[in-house]
Amino acid sequence: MSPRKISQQRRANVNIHDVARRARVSIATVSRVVNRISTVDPELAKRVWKAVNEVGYVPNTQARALVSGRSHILGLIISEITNPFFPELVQEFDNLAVAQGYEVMIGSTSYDPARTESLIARMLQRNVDGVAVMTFGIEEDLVQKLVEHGFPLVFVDAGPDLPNVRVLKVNYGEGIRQAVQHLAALGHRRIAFISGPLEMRTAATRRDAFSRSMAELGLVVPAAWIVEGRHTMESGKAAMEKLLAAGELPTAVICSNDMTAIGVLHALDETTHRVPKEISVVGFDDIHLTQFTLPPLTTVQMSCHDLAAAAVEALRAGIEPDHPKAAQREWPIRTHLVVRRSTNFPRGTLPALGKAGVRDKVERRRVD
Amino acid sequence: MSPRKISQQRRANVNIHDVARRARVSIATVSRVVNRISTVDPELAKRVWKAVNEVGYVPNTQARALVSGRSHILGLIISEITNPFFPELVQEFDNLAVAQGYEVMIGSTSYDPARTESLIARMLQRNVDGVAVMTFGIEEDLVQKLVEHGFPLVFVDAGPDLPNVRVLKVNYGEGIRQAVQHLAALGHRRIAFISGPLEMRTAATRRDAFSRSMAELGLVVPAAWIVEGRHTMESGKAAMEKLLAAGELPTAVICSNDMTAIGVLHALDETTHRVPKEISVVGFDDIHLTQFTLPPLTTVQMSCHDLAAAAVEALRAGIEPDHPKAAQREWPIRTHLVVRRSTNFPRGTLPALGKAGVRDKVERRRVD
DNA sequence: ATGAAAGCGCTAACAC
DNA sequence: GTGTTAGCGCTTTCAT
Repeated sequence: MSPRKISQQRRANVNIHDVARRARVSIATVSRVVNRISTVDPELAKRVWKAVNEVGYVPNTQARALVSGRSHILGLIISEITNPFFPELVQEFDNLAVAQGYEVMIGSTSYDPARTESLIARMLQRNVDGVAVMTFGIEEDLVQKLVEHGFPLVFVDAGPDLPNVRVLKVNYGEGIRQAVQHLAALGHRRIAFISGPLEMRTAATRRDAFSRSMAELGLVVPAAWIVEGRHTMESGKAAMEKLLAAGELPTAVICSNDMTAIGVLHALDETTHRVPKEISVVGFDDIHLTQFTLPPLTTVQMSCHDLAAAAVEALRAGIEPDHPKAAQREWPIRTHLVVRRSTNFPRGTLPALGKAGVRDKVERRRVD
Repeated sequence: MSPRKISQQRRANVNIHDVARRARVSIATVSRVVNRISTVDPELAKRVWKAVNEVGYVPNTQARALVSGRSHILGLIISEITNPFFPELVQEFDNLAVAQGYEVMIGSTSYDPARTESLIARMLQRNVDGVAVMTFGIEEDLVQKLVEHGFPLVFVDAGPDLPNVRVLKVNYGEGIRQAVQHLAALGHRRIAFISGPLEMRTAATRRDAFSRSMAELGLVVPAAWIVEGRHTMESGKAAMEKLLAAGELPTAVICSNDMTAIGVLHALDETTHRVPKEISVVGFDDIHLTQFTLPPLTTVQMSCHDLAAAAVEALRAGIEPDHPKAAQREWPIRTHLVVRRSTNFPRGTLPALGKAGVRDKVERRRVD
């Protein structure tokens, strides 16, 4: 059995000619009807649709792409799908893209330049209409490669200042300010911060937002209370251990992302300090997982839905010649606090509650 | 600016003719060289490769697919990427597929028939070469739809007995037996089981494997200790609460999946029963998340790598005319226990350990 | 071993 | 408004 044979047997699918024959019109008319070009006689159109349904016609995307030069595929580059931040983003992005008539081609850099390069080559080969780069640590040469090929691009936080590059500007400050104010409102004054790797732009921005928010309230943060992590659980654990060893303990810790906060929870679980009774913990990102931790984590939400929606829209703005927002280059994304159970009054300010082991029932609140 | 204009401007990419001209050969020869067809004169081939590199030629996938009838795209249908079971599977599948020259088109059913139908239509439209259905609860009409279209198919656990359908047979019993024996070895005799929704085939199979393994050891399980959950955290929590209310408490609980086990952890966290000191908990699946729970979960691993590798290979066996395993219809998948920290000796059999709050240091062991 | 030429299924220019 | 026709970029006969 030759490959040829197989493909023929499978390709057997009905095509535009079959429909045309059945509806007794030309293939051009079928094409017009299927593409909803309005200059077709309604009578004919009806006949065509009827034929389409009768023979079960499905337009061949490859042929379409070949001739029109547009694949209707959106590239989405992330770090790794197993990084808990991404699944939700991917899901939203996919939903939105599909709803708007695009397919999405997902690719992971896995933090590996070689992989990334081949990924871009593959996207090029499949002729994607545009690509959204949602990895937060953006590698320079990745950007370079992409820009060279000239397709519409979307980046997060920062990107080259080029006509077909759009960037999603996340307002980290907003959510972090809410976190600081939430803690301050509960009575906290001694708040530490565990940052991400500072060479990562977004990590530096988040840390700065923390410092600024604290300063606004006239609260001082000792240098030892701002410790650098790596946005991983292990690094969060290590950072908390450092804090634990540093002498005076803060009453609250804000983390640059949720995985870090989970690490903090683990570090504290190995001590006698209970969360949130004796120490409050706040995360950042609001990944799915935060609902499953013990206790569920208070965190700053960066809405995946907003991020995805902006990415898809910005991409379309770059792809479609007369998109209403074709000229918009910066797309703002908001953040806000979601209060769960890992924050409470500072230790010592809470009336004793009897039975240890029964978690203090702090009301679930939501700040919008 | 017309759409036409845009596409032309982008399509500008070099094509096979450019290479042919440059290498002073026909396009047929270029095609042969690029496709590594061995009947080409080595000299010519060298010239062609040189030209390819010089002009930066990348074959156009759409054209290739159009003429050859094979898209080199593998469809992968999952339930939802936000279900923690799937990201790893997707990643492995993608890695393997790409390494073998395929692209993958991922789609989620989201447990929604309408969505699923449109998903299949999209896969059809994109002309995937085959599809792997990795959702565990398989809906009858999904199967039907897929089978109708005649492309090679892969299912998990069960599928119709058709020539181009292959099924991945997961050996649940193996891992569950290991879990039961692990607990028995620690001294447990009173073990409960929280199942998944029993209309889901895989859930029933897992529960049966539990009953059988217990029977093998001569252990009896009161009816009240086999409770039905829904494979969600909430249902796990509810099931554990039922167990808690049922009078005599088991010393260990095995769950049909990890999310259920996490729910159990949450339920127990609201009581005075500590894990694993007073009650042991075992999950199933070994999702990523189990490393992040408190305590890290002992669980039965269903290797995503094995699952993905088998899926890709089985798909290729169905797609490629003379694949060595073209005839193999059933593909076995093994499972095995991964011991972490949520299991320990039954309560009362452990020497008192002083300081509460400091977790008992059970050695990490791994059973293979 | 190589080239010429016939399509794959479709869109879009052009003619009527 | 509708049909005819020329490709899109490639693979694969078929002839040489």
